[in-house]
Amino acid sequence: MPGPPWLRQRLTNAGFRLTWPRQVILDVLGQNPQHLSAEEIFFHVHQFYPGIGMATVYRTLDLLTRTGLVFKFDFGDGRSRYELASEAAKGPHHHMICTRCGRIIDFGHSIDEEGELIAALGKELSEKHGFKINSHRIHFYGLCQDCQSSSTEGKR
Amino acid sequence: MPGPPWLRQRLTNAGFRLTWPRQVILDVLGQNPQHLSAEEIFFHVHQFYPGIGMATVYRTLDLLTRTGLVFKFDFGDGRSRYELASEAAKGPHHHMICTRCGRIIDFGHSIDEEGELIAALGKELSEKHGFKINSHRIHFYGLCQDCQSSSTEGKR
DNA sequence: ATAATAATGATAATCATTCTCAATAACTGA
DNA sequence: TCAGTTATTGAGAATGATTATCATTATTAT
Repeated sequence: MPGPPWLRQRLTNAGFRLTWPRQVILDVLGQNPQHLSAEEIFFHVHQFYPGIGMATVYRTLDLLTRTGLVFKFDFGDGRSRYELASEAAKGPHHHMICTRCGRIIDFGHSIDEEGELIAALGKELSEKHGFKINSHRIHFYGLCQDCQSSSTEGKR
Repeated sequence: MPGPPWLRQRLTNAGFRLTWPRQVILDVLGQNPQHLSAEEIFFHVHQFYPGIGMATVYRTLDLLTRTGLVFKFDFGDGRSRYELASEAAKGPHHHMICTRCGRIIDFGHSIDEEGELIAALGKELSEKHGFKINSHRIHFYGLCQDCQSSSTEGKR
């Protein structure tokens, strides 16, 4: 059961071949709204397509990221994480990272001020530095509920 | 010439020993407002303290980060970068990362809307998810001036 | 000063990610 | 449909950043 047709089209339109690994990886990403690491993706894909190799996972993820189908995140835990762009684009979505247990929480709610702020900062960036902004991300760091109780901070 | 006294105090107060490597690393960070990588820090420190070892650089950076004296950043280029917290705290400062050449530009200017936005988002996070926010970061992704001219996008 | 022990430096080890290359599978045009 | 071209794959080696190990050294409290 190959993934959504529009996804496949985006690949073929861009001149890439529609291979099994690519379709399965896209499926796995589509069925897992969390931020999966390459290794987690590998394990999921492996169930449907046991022949998969780690290198292919990385190559495909890189391809999908460059094509804009997938977003690549870095939460500072030493591995990259990936999410379907169509999922991430359901609204401006930000991340809260617990600095103690590493838990990551999405929160997609947008607030009026955000549009204005981003617009203002973007304007400044382009005027002062000549940058052309394509996207932005806000990361919040702090303690999740569980980690606030257990008081011994200080490690990742 | 050991670094600023207040920095040293912060270390000893926290129960850590005041060693040469630590002081020199602090100095180097203080004299370089950019975001240095561990390797860059190593080279700088090496000029003043040739005996320095890479492991010590990493250990010290980790210590300083955990102590709150240094901020650790991850711009997605595969290596962590560090900056003195006192420097970074001179104002809310954000980063613009060129997705083509990897250049990073700080821009520390704050805008009225920002305070409100962060406050609003923070409130929501704590109410809905029980998070306690300590800090936040905004990253902008796009193309720097130089990379807008040379049109061939698509690689890092 | 001296003892107690935290911190260091050299090195090996680890971990995620990328590279290499021969084998394979996807598109193309006939 | 089939063969040819070539992108893509999988296995494993290679890389690069970071971390762990451990005997030696330096710092601090006594």
